[in-house]
Amino acid sequence: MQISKGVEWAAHAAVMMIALPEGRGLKAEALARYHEVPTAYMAKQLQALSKAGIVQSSRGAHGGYRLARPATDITLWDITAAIEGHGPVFRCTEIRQNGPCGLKRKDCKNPCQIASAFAVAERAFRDSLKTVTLADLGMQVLQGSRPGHLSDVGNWLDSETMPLSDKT
Amino acid sequence: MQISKGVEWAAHAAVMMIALPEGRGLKAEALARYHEVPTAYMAKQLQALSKAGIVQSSRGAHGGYRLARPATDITLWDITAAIEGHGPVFRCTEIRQNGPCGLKRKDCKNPCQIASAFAVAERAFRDSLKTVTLADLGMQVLQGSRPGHLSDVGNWLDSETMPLSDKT
DNA sequence: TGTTATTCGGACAATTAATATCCGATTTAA
DNA sequence: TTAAATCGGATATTAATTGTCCGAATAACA
Repeated sequence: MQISKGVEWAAHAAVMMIALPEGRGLKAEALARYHEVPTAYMAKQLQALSKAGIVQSSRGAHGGYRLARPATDITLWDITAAIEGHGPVFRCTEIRQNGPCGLKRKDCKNPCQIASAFAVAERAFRDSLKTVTLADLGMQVLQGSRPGHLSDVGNWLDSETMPLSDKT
Repeated sequence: MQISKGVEWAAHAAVMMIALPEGRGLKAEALARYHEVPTAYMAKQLQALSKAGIVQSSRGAHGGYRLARPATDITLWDITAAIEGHGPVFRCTEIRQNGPCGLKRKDCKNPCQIASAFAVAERAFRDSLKTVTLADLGMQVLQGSRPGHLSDVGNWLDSETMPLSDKT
């Protein structure tokens, strides 16, 4: 039971995109280079975010990604679900219906208590992630832990971003 | 991000062991047959439970497994941790230290906020599972959803169990 | 308006983890 | 003492994750 690295990368990339000025984007290659991760695989995560409506993409020259909605409206659960999927982590295979004392399907309308307990726990997990927005995470960049870090990030962004096309 | 089937099997097996009379055990093969799952793989899960101190094993003829402590003292988290491990689900690879604006290791004593947020969520998940004991799950067997189910289970147990050795 | 450079998007391998299996080590009953 | 029975760890097989590649689409530029 491990969460994909893609979630970590997507989260960091999304935090970076908070700081994008209006009308600018970051291409996948730049985001990958910034974090020193494989370009194509980072691109794959961004595609997932795009499908989920978290970021919007612009193709062609001077294209790139930017957040599709305000950072306060994007939670860590949104990003996790976009990469890992919305499905349950615990998969009940209904083995109570198997074997010599197996229950009939008709008697299994209610989920078994083991599955129910996991469902409750997963809900707690999701609800916790839903309380954390990208805006909250952005604080860690603003509270740069060393002097000059914030300006370094700003300079890097300026050097990597180009005005996007006017087309939405 | 999926929880291993082994957790489901181990949980069902543990619930079954609640009903074992004093001084009796169930062998791995019987537990596997009862749930119609591969014997050797079920055995593997039971070994993990044994290592974790949740069940105790008796080898040799008339051997088998039984719970190592009261059902009220075994939680669903204990079983999950025994199979899946205690480690965190979200693995922070510290990519904030990478790239052109990477932070120095010295400036990263505090965990990054993304990792912190997942740690909080995971704690909520674990705490939820910790509130569910085997005794709670045993209720689903007692409240058998069809008439005669409970006696069927009892008869099966009687037919499969033999007195264990006196040695602990 | 055509051409070209650039970027995203989905299809395709390689690697790692989960699943399933087998055989030896150990213990107990007879 | 013997032999049957059971657990325990080492060993294949399958699925999922991770990583890569090339075509489709778009916008800039001449």
